[in-house]
Amino acid sequence: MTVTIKTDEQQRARHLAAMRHSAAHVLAAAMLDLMPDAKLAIGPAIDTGFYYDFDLPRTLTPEDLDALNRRMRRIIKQKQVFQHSTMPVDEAKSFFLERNQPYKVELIEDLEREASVAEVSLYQNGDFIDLCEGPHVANTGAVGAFKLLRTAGAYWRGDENRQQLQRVYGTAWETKDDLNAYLKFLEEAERRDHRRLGRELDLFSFSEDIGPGLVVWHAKGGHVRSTMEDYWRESHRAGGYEFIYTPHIGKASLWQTSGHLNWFSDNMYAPVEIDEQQYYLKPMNCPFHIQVYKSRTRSYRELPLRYTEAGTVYRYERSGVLHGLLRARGFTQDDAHLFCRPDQMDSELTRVLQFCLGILDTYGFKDLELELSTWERGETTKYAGEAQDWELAEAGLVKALDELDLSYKRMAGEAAFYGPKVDIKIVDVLGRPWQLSTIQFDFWLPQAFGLEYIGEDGSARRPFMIHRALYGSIERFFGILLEHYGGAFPVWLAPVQVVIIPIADRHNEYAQQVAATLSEAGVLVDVDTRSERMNAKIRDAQLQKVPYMAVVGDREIDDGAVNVRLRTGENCGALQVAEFSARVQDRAQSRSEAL
RNA sequence: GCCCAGGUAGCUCAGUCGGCAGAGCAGCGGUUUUGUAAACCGCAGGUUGUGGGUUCGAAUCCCACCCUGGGCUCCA
Repeated sequence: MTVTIKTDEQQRARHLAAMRHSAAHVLAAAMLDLMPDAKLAIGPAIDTGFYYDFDLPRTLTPEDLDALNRRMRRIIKQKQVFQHSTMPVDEAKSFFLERNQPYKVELIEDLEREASVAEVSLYQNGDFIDLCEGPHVANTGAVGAFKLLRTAGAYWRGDENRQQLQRVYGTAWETKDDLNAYLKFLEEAERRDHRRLGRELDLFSFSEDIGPGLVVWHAKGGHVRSTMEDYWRESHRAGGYEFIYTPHIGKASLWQTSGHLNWFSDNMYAPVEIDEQQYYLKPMNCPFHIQVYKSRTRSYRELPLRYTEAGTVYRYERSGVLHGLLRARGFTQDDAHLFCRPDQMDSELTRVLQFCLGILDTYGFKDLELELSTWERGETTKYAGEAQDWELAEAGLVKALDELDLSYKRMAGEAAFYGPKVDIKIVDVLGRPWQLSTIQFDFWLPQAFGLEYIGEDGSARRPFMIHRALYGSIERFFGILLEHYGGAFPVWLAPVQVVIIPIADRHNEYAQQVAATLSEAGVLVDVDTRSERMNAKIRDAQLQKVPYMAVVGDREIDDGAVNVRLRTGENCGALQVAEFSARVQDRAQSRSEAL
């Protein structure tokens, strides 16, 4: 799961970064050419190219991008040499001040203050001089293939209270072929966009009348979801979990105790008042699950307790961050809370981690990134719970990760104040990482709610509590899955598994008979009896990404067969109905990706 | 929330300078009865996101709001 980069690959990566960063300088030079009043902020290389942030006298238009593209090409043609030089800090400050570049002055002042540097590094190409650490390629001619993609808003230093700048994004590659391949990849990503597929495959939608960030599941999407939930239920039952159900709202005092009103209220919907009591829509399930635990005295004998619920939560998200199913305001967590004794912790962690990975594997997610977020030792005031608990929990997580031979990234200081955690992420087709599963210790809630169990010696003890979500959000998981498969769900998830395509009307009756047979066997089947040509029916089934198309005509009726075409385009020829039915059932039951 | 770009039929989009709101696909009706990715003909479909303003006249210009997209910030 970790990538070992060979030395020459590292060198190539460094060269690519230098090239992209050089492209950013060329962009800045072109911008000053176009708008001499432009104030420059920063222009780093990024994963697929580069950007540069500008403070400009007016808004950029698409035509400006074209003009910048042309000017950049001219600069590249001129093969201007990148010259490195240094300048004492004071001189550099007045240099950039004279040139009306306040952001550069601020950067120098920060360097002076934070790194106490005496002189700064500059790079010059043509007339353009920029504060820059480098490295760069030799001259602008070595910048390679690039394209400016879009403009966007960005804050100076990422701080929304500061000046908003205009960011120009570009992509840059060593060769024209690499560039074209990347542009093709972007097109493909657009085709696989879950929002687009959601509409085309009639899976879900959003309604202006309902509100932004609130998902409406259509029949087909609902079918996929319920299949996912069936699998969730089945696996959790086998995994020793117990199913609970809790309400959608709870009293203000509950959220006061849990601490959510203190540290999560920005993300909570405003309260509703009922009988002079304030109730909040739940942004998390934990306080409710805790109530189940607390409903009676617990004995050490009944631990571990594993409660799970597909609980729909609502969180206020700022309007600009909503993104289809991947970032919604209402979503369903497949939440579980594990309550265990200290001596059970290690085995519980290994068990829950293994459980998560097994299920993700079924969905075809093989490439995962694991992150272990830990506390900062000694900074005890920033964290709830006892130092020894933190150490124990971290050791338990490490042990579980090691036992399963998993590689992970250690994120020191990234833990929440209430406990360390392991997050499992996948990277989507656009290269964006999304968090799926999370396994989090919580030292705060058991303390806040005074959770206890009676130990062997009759004294009250505090249980460990672990939050665990596997899909994370069912909506998000579904969205990622949709993009992952490009809408072509494996048989077990497909909302329609088979479309029967009668060639002419006289074959409709036989088609219906076959459909009834398949349907009785539990296969999800449609018959396309429209008065269309077979080719049109195949095309439509193909576009709907139905796994199997079963063509029936005179020959098939004579043989009691169906002529099977897969959505891959492969033609399987005539199969006996029973044979075909068995094949579909086998693929569905094994949850295989094969057709 | 902020910056920018958008919102025209179910979908994708056109609509010039302010002068009768259009096309393709989907839908519906008919004709056709088809052998592995789009048959043909016809019909219907609109509060031009919503509300206000300017104007003889607004899809088009102005204002406010709603929603969507690209980012920033934040997160499952």
